[in-house]
Amino acid sequence: MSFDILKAVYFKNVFENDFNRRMKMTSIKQIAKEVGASVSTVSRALNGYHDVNPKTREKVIEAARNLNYFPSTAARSLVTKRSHMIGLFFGDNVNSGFEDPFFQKVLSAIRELVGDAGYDLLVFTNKNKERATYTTLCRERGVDGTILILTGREKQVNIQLTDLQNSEIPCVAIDVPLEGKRCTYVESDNFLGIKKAVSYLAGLGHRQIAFIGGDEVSKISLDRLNGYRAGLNDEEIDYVPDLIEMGYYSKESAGVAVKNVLKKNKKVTAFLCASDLMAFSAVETLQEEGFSVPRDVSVVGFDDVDEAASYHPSLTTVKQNKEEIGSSATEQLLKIIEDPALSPPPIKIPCELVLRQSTAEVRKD
Amino acid sequence: MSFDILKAVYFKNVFENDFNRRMKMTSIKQIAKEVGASVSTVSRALNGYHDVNPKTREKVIEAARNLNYFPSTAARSLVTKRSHMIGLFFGDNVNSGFEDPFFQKVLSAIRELVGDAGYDLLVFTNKNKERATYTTLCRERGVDGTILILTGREKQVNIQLTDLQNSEIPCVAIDVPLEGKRCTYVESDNFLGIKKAVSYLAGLGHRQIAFIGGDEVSKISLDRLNGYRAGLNDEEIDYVPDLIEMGYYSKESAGVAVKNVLKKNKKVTAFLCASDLMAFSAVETLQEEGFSVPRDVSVVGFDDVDEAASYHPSLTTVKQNKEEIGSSATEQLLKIIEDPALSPPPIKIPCELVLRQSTAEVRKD
DNA sequence: TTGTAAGCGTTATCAT
DNA sequence: ATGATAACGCTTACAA
Repeated sequence: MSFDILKAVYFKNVFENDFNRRMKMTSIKQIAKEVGASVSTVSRALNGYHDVNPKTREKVIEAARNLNYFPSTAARSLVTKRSHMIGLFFGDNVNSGFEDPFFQKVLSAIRELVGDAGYDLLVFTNKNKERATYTTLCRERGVDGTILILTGREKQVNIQLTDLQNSEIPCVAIDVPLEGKRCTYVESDNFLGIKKAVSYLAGLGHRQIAFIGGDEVSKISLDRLNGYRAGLNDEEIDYVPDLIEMGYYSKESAGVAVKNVLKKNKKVTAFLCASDLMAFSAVETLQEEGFSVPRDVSVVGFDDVDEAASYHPSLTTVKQNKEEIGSSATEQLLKIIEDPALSPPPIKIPCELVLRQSTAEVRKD
Repeated sequence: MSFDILKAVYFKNVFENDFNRRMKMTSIKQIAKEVGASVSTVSRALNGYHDVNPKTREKVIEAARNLNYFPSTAARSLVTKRSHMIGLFFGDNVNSGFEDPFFQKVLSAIRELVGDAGYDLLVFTNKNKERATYTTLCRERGVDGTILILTGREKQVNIQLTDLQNSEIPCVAIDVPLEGKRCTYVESDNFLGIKKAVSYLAGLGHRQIAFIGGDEVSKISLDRLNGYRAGLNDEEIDYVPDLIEMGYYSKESAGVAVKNVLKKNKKVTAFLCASDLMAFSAVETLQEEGFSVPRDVSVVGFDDVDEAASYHPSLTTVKQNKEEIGSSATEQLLKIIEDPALSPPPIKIPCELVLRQSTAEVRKD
C-alpha cells in the first residue's frame, strides 16, 4: 500500500480503448513478411551487418522505406541494455534549473555534444515518484549515463548522491563533488577565480574588501570563501570577520548582507560577491544607501551572466566558462560510458576576471 | 546502403563485454521466485490491482523493496504503448533553443506542468539521424506527445510539419501554426500586442514610427507587422513603406535595418521593434548615430526579456507571457493525450505593454 | 547467407 | 485470488 510503486499505475485505464489506434507501428516482422525473409535477416540487414546478401539488404531497405518503418528504441534497449539517452537532473525539482542564467549556457553545451555523440537527453521531471532516488530513476529509464546540475540546498552531498556514487551508473556532476567508480565532477576554479579578484581590488588600492558569500555548506561556496581569504593573505590584508556575510545566491539575502556589512563597518570600499545576481543587489543596495558605484565603492561579481555586460554600471566580474563546463562534463561522461573501467579525476575549469565599470581605484579623499 | 537506419548501429560492439556488469536489474521474475508467486501476480500486486490478496501484496512489496526493484519503463512501454515521456524539439538543432532568453521561461513552465502530470521530458538532440523527421523520431522514442519550440527558419511551415500534423501524434507547437487531428498551437497575441504599442507611441505624439520587423515568412512576424499597420490605421497615421525594415531577430541585421530607415527618413521619432534583442541594437545604433534615447527617439521592444528591465535606458516593451505560453501549451498537450478525439483550437496569450524609460513624448523643437 | 528460437521485462488474456 | 501463456519489437546465439 505504502510502497510507491503503486503510484506507477499512472492513468493506465484511461487509454485502454485507444491502444490500437495510436502507434500503428510497422515492425520488423512485417518487413520480413513483405520481403519473404526472417526477422533476424531483416534485423541484420537494417543494422548493417556484413553477413547479408546485398540483394536481400536492398529489398529489406526498400520495404522498410515503403512501410515507413522505424525501430522501436524501447524494444531495442530492452535487449541491448543501451537506451542512447543521457539523463539530466536539475536542482530540487522546485527551483527550475532551466531558468538559472548560469545553467542555460552549460545546458546548451551539453546538448550540443550529447547530440553529436548520438544521444537524446532525458530530463527527469516526473514529480509523482515519492521514494525515487537519482539511482532508481536512472535505472527505470535505462539512461546510459547522467549529468547532475543541482542548485541551492541540493548541492550538499547527501545520501542520494552517495547512493548514486556507488551505483556504477556513469555520472558526472557539475559543481558538486562526486567522486567514485564511473563518476566524477566538473567545476570552475572558484578558489583561484576569487583570489584573482581580490588581487585586482588590492591593486586598485582597496584594503577594506567585503565578501558576500554564497552559503556555508556547498563546496563552491567554501572554495570561493577560501579564495577570498587566500587573496587577502597574498596581499597582506588583515582578515576581518565583520566583512563577511552570506547572501545565499538570492537578491534579497544579498541586500540584507550588504546592509549588515555597512552597519558593522563604515570604511568598506569594495564588495566582492559570489554571484552576479548578488552583485546587482549590492549595487542597488549601495545606491539606496547613498553610495556611488564605483566612485565610492567598487563591486565585483561572479559568473559573468549576460546581464553583467549591459548592466549599469556594467559589472566587473569573475567569468565562469560555462560552455566549457558543459562540454567538459559531457566529454567526461561519454568517456566513462565507453570505458566501464574509467573513473576520471575531477576537472577544474579556469575562470577569468572581466574588467568593467563597477570597479575603480579607491577614493583618495 | 544509403538508408540511414544503417546509422542505427551506433557503437554496438564497444559494449559487448560489458552487458552483464551494468544494469543488474532485479526483475519481476525474481520477486516472483522470492515470494513463491507467479509473475502476473507480482505485476498485479505492484500495480495496485484490487484482485490480489492483501497478504500476497504485502509480501511482494516487501520483496520488491528488499531486492531494490524498480520497473523497467522500456519493457513496460513496449506493451502498454505509453512511455510517460513528452518529446521536445528545439529550433534547428544548430541554434540552441536552450540559450534563447525567451524559451527559457517557456521551458521551465513546461517542465513544471509536465512533471506534475507524471511525465519526463525527452529532448531530441541526437544528430546522427539524417533522414529523421519529427514524426519518426517521436515514434522511435515512443513519446506520448510532443512540444515544438522552433526558432529562426524552422518556423516556416514545411513538409516535416505537415507530416507531423497528419501523424496523429499528440502535439502542440509554440508560435508555429500547427492545426489538425490531435494537434494545435499556442502563441502570443502578437497582432494586438504590437497594435497597443503603436497606440501608445501615437499617444506620445509620435507620427513617424518605424517598424523593425522579424522576417517575411513566419506567422508571428507577419502578425506583428499586421499589428503595426492596424495600429497606424487606428491612429490615422499614414503607412510609409520606407519606415519598415526586417531585422531577422538578430542584433546585426537590426542595426543595419535601423540605419536603412534613418537613411531613407530623417524625421522618424520612434522605433518599434519585433524583439527586445533588436530593440537593444536599435538603441545602440541610434546612440552611435548621435541620437539620444528617449529624448530624440523612442524605442519599443517585444518580449520583455529579463535584460529589458536592467538595460540602460530600461526598455519599454510588449511583454510576452512566457510562462503562460509554456503552461498553456502543456495543458493542451496533456488534454490531447488523454482524449484521442481532441483537436483543440489554437490559443492566443495576451501581451501587455510594459512602460519604461526608452520612450518619451515626441520632442517639440 | 539465412532461418529458428530464445530471451529482454513487462502487461494482458484467459483459465482455473 | 492466482497462474500459464502469449504478446510487445527487437537482437543474437546457434544451426543449417
